[in-house]
Amino acid sequence: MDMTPIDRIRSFNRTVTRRIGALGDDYLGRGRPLGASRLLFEIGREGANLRDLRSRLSLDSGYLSRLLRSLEADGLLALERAPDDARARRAILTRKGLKEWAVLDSRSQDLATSLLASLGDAQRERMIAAMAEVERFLRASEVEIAVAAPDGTAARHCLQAYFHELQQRFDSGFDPALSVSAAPGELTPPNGTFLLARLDGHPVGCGALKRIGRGVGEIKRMWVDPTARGLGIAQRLLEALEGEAAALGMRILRLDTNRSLDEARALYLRNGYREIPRYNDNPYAHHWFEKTRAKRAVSRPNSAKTSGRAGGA
Amino acid sequence: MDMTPIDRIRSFNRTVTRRIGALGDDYLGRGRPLGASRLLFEIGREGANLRDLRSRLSLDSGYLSRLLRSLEADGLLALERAPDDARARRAILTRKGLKEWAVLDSRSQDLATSLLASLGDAQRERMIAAMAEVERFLRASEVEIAVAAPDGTAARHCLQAYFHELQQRFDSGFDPALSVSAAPGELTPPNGTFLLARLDGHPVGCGALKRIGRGVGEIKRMWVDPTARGLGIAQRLLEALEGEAAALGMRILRLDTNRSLDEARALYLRNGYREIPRYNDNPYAHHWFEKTRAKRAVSRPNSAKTSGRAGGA
DNA sequence: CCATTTGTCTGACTTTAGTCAGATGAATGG
DNA sequence: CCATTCATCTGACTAAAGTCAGACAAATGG
Repeated sequence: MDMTPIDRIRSFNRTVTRRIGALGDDYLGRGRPLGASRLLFEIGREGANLRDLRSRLSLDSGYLSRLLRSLEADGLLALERAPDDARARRAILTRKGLKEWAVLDSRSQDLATSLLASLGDAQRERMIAAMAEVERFLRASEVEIAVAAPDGTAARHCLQAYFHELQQRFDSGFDPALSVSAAPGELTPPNGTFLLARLDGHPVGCGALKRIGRGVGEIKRMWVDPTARGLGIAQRLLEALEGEAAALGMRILRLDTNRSLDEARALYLRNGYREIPRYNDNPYAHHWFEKTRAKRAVSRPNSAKTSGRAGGA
Repeated sequence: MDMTPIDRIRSFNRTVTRRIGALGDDYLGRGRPLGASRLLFEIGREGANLRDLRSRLSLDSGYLSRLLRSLEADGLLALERAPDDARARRAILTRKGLKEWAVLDSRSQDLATSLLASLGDAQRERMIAAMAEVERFLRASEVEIAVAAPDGTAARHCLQAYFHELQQRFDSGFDPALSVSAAPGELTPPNGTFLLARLDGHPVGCGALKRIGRGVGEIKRMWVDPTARGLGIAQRLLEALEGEAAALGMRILRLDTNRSLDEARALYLRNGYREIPRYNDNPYAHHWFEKTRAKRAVSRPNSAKTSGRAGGA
């Protein structure tokens, strides 16, 4: 019974879609087409803007329009202009629609309940814990890392959270002004980069690169939202930063860190960073690390992989 | 972040169907309608009987017939008479069909791979483990317990496995002939019952009840397939047996068990069985238990949550 | 051998789902 | 104010999914 991870996922996939997907589809329904029920459910108690509905359910605008019409004809919802933008519209459930929504909601509860029904307490607990874990990791695999403006809204959000956390964790508190600089200009090419990790569009982590010498970069502002830790996001950010560093011609990467940040230290050590003597005057730093990029050991001409352009497609 | 189990499941449901369901649907596809691809995939390398396909994918026979026709027209499969039953037919993939199947198969691998792609080794391992666990429990909730003929095929399969296991586990080996009798006639109403636990139609456990006196029943043949242990099936069987016992007018339940069967002993103790002196001459027994049904007692109301099989679809 | 049941097919449908090319009116950025 | 862009709606489609009532031949159970 030893399965590869791939097999395991495929099997999981089958079981889950059969057990949940199948039920899930017809616990909705209620006489009206599935699409309409899903839409009704998605609108929710507070109502929703059509634009959001369109993107959340990825519906064609014409199709959405028609579905809404049919629900409207059944007296389940009303469409009104959005308060701020007269082009946009907003769907609100009527009293009848809310009732219908409640039915759908309770059905979805029944589905969940039926999964629990046949398990004992101990089993339930374990299943719930395992589900939470799977969900967490599935979400982790949705995290996207990309270059972003270090002074954008999302970036500022992360940095603020980052500073706030340092303040909490450092024995001495933390004042960005006393720390080593990392102004937006220093974190944009060609001087550096700023990377953001996003989940569902929301920022959940960041990391930056700042040039501090010829071929030497410094890693700064590494932070992951507490709710998203343990998912390997920091690792991915670090790898991405190293990639960016290479692109910016930095062969040596340095960084400093505070003694209270154990996870960070572990991360760097795990990734081949060696502790070195103090290289800056950051008052908050207790450890300094450095890593030199390997000399692309195989720059021999017969590594034709890159230039070869063998068979296409 | 404290969610009730129900919320947890619903959230899991959403995440998984969005992440896997959505991808899953279009990794198939390949130019032909989803239904046809699914069918092709389901037929598999060994081919399949139409009847099985119909039930596995729950398709209307007319619809299935049409889908098969279109795949046949594309030269992907051939239909042949089933060897044993000239009414039945069997779908077999042609060489071209197998090729197409392989493509679908590899796509489904890609899907799995993409879920792993962004995780580190440690995370992967944990996710896979959690998936295995969730899957296990989901399957557990598919187990159905029902009365069955003690001399049916499925029952004989279980009993054989049961005897075989006892033979392995008892220090003394095990010979059914030396043990206390439990002939089919003793395990059918009004003398007793035989319950089977099935998963996907396959037997995975059993338990029986035999009348041994006025208002006194004996629990026998409790067994759960090793691959399905830890899912609470024995617990459910026991509860179901107690229900049957009540229906058969047995107020006292007894049973014996061998010293090597620790899990069994734990199960009975957990369920309110008290150890009593030897009440039979079973040479394989070391412990004897008894439980008297409460007189419609006001046992704590919160024990009512067992296998309620809550609000069905 | 005959009445039934079983497994599959066929034809004639209806519903859902999904797409596309405009039309319309409101914002938006000079 | 004007050209664009945006958000939505409409009409005219097509394709896919699903349903139903027979028809037919093979098996099954007396």
